[in-house]
Amino acid sequence: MITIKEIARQLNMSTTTVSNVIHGKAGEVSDDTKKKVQDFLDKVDYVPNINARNLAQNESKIIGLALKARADKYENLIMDPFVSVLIGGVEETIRNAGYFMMLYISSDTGEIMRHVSTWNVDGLILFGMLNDDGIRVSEKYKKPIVCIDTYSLEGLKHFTNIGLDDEQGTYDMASYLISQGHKKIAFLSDNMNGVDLARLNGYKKALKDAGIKYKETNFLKIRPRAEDIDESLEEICKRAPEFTAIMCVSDLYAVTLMSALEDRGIKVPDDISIVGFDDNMLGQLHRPALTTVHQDVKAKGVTAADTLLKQLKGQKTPNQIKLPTRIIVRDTVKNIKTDNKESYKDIFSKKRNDSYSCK
Amino acid sequence: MITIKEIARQLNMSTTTVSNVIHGKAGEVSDDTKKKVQDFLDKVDYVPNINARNLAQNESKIIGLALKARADKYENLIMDPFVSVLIGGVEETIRNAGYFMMLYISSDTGEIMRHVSTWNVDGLILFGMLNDDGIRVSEKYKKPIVCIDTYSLEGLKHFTNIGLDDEQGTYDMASYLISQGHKKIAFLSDNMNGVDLARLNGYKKALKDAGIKYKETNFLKIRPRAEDIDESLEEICKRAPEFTAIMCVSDLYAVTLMSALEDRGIKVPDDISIVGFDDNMLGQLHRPALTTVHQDVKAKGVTAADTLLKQLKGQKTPNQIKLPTRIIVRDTVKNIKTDNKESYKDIFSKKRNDSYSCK
DNA sequence: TTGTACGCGTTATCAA
DNA sequence: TTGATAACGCGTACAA
Repeated sequence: MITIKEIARQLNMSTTTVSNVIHGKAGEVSDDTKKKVQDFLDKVDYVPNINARNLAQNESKIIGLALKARADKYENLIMDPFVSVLIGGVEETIRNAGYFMMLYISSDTGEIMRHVSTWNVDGLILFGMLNDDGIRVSEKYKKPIVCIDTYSLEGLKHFTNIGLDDEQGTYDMASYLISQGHKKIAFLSDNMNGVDLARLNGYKKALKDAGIKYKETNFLKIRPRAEDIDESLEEICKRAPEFTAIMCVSDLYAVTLMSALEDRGIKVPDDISIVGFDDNMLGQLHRPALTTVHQDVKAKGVTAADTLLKQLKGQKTPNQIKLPTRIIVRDTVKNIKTDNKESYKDIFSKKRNDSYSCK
Repeated sequence: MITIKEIARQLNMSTTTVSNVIHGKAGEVSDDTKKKVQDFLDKVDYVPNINARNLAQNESKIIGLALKARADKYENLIMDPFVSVLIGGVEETIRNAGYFMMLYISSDTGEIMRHVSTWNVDGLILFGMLNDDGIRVSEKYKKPIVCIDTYSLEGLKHFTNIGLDDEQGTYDMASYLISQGHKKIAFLSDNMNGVDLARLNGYKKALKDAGIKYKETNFLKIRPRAEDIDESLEEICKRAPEFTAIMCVSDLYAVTLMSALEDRGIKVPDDISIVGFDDNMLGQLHRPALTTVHQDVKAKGVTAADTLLKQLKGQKTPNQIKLPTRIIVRDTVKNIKTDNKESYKDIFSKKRNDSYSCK
């Protein structure tokens, strides 16, 4: 690792001159010396020591992506396609902007904070924060923060949120199910907070608007941890006959459930209709292909990173960005209306089989 | 961000003393001052500036995870479950050891090198390197390197490789197919290098040992990029009737193919048998559940990180670690032997339906 | 146009 | 047991 000082020594000039050339402050340097330095730099393959640079400038060029893992969920957060696609979008955007991404996964907010402080990261993207988690972080950490999928009105005073019109998504989907003749519709999730709550509310609202009463028993709770999942699926499958359709809070759960149902000889969509939320590869690759609520997860990651980068440049950004959803009708919902006229399906889906394509 | 200097000023003592307390060099400090400093530290919530520390010690506590993306593969490398689970394993291990992970994705080896140099990362984990890529990196970068899934005998002189018994895996699987009466077996992959070549070789060897001739036309090439995938699948599906079984180089491809086949009315396993490689959630969630070669991807990531950490501590490690594979028999292979006696399946699979469990 | 000198926060050496 | 001071590599204000 060659240093500026060493280069200056070998070239018989000052470190300032070398530094100026490196930073293209050409006005300050004669063409002659400029060329001499440039050639030398190329030859020795100089790379600046970023620790020294950061120390001198009090910045880090690092953007932290902190994922808060929920203890009651899977052991390996990143296995969820949603999470990995999100990371991909963030990483790409950060890299293209000349920043670096430091990934940190933890279930402990304090640990995340310490990590962020030591590295003096220039900006922070948070995912998985519940309620006032984000606020607590923002009180300690005085640089730009962008949250993803956090539901906290209070929080919006402290940070930007990149979210989704979750409620509209499930509202549309529930309405679609109702239009297909479904009345006994369950909602499957692992919790009733944040995003999941919003999705639950959209579903409830659609029921209400259609004059269908929501009952507590419509909520099916799944326990996704490895040691619980089999028992959990068994319970859910036992209760499946109570409903004609189950709305799942994610594609991952929808596909997991469909596998379990099929293992028990319950046919989708003939015996029961299943829908998801996310529109990721799991549902696209499944057969029958999953009818689901689409969201552009990569765009979510990209938007989060972009917004943060704008804030770092001092630009103003809205404190809340909501990405749209849309319904993707595939093959897991059965029309059970007695009068089988024109199918709602044709209205909703413009293009069929926009299936998985390694994108 | 309070500094040691500031703490020393407020406490009317020297930075050395404060530093000594922080680092538990208790022998050098009186109990009295020690307590005084400790209390103050807790109160002000001191976090060290890692740039300054790194500059002073010439280390970084960073382990770089560089993923080389192949230009002809998917746009978003991380969407492959294999990659995301790998990252998860590495991140967890690094974090638990008190190190930090910097993720860098690029298709340009030079770019990766520059990144690694500026950050002065203490160690490097490489994935996706072909042939002598790894060697070129190791010539520039003089600190410990661990590669994942790199096939390069020459490279083993320069770095440790964490690999898999790929050849044995496909050998076993092809043998299994043959035992089920299959003779016309295709092999599907997107390239013939590194890991894919090893897997191809295992398959060829099994054919040979069974007295079946391998023909060039047995190799089905898939083009996974979004703009090619549909056409590619169409071609492959058209050729499917030439074979009774197709071995895919990954679960991702196996499941992708099965969806395409089913869309065309070709039934798995009745019309054709399909097997994969990896044993990830895609195949586990699919119905019929995918018969595949199991590998423990998370263990691969963990082993890579562990090995690197050992090297950082100066411990010796083997320069090649090969993790085992095993065959998981599920439901995508049909026994087409004319004499239908005892099924080979019973011999291979001890436990049925070790299906997806959010693990 | 070029050079000198200092500060960034930490650790380490050596003297008090 | 404690403190003064140099060093790490870089950027920059200011002097020449």
